[in-house]
Amino acid sequence: MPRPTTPLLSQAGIRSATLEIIDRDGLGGFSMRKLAAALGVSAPALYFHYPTKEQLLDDVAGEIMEKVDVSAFQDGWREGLLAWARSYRAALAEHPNIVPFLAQGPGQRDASLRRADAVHGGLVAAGWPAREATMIGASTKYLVVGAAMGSFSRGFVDDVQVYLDRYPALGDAHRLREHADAVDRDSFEFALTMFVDGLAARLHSSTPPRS
Amino acid sequence: MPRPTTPLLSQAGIRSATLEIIDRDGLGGFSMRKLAAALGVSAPALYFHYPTKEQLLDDVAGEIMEKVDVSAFQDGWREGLLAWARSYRAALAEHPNIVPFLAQGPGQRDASLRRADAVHGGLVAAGWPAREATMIGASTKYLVVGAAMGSFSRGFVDDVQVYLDRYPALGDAHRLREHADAVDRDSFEFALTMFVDGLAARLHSSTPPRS
DNA sequence: CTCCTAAAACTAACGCTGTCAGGTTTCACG
DNA sequence: CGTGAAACCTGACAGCGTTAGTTTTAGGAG
Repeated sequence: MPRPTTPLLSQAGIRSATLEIIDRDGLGGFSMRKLAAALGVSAPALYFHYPTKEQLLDDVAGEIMEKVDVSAFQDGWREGLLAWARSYRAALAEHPNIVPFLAQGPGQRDASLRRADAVHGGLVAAGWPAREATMIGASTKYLVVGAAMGSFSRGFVDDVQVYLDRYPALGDAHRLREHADAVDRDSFEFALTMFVDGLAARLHSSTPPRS
Repeated sequence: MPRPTTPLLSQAGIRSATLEIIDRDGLGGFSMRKLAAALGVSAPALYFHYPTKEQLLDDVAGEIMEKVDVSAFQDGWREGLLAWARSYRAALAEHPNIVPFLAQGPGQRDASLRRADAVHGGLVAAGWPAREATMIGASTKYLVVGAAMGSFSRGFVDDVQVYLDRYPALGDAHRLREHADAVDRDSFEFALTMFVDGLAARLHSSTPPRS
């Protein structure tokens, strides 16, 4: 039955179904045909609303990036940076399966660029030289993406004995599984704190920012 | 002509051809059929030597991890950590296309675990509490993987005007393309320095390590 | 109210993918 | 000298992203 009375599909609906599948089945478990089936529609119907799978994923990624908050730079570079990094990480942690795509994607995504712009502007306004602001932005992104990607603790395996036998220094690695999420969150927070502390030390030892 | 006098394939040969293709054509541009063609062989022949594409990539990833150096912890945790992080990053930067796979892969890879073990051991031996050692290891991995993944500068686009018009604070982003590699290297080095500085400050402010 | 175009779905199909089954030749060993 | 495993082959299957062509309906123009 072609051309139904009321449209079966919408871009927003497609995106949300996409994210649902990716969250559940992983990036590799997502296919246009599966998506179409979930929406009660034939696969080619999707191509009326999205020209390509890549474009669709790009849009979904953009939607996720929209949740990243860069508004806190008005309270100081430290607050702005911390708030940005945390909301960035939180946004990715909510949908870890799409991170490999999202992180690789081109820097053309408007949502990403607007935020990069805001971060850079916030840092420069706080007294950081442009070159350093660029590197701070990049470094923070490294941290967030790295944390969202490998997710250190998820990389471990359930079988405890594997570790105990062969890697003595990882003796308590078996605890990682239990508190996997907590370890990840703590490690990220730890890395972020160390990084920002290092930044603060550098800033105070040379050019102080105009408050 | 089945069963040739001298074998056409070897695991090492397959791995090196795999890496060559991935370096040239990207992870998505790699297929078993293309690999087989490059080796002058039919695709199913590969399955005699590797049970699965995933297993093959896993092995290639392991080979890359073998190049990571964790021997410098004998010279102190700082030296060890820096040397580890740098050689880790260098190993990934040599084959950026495989990073998304490598970073996601399970923590079962022996090469990875041996190194994680050495890092953890080195940090603890230098006086870091076990819990902190875990987080330092994770943090450093975040940094390395994040840097190798998104590769901040590669995310930008050639068309300068895109940025100038719409993202004023990214005004000199057009320079990123030219010095892309340098920016990435500098940013990673910057992040690493800030992080280690932060670590040093934390260590000195509480429990000093036994030298 | 009718006609026409464009929208939004359909089925069929192409070339690609990872992988399996079954066949064929050659090597290594008892 | 025979036999079984090793190492290749061709052919095939299901699933992938995507295109072509068809069909029905909605919405606007005369």
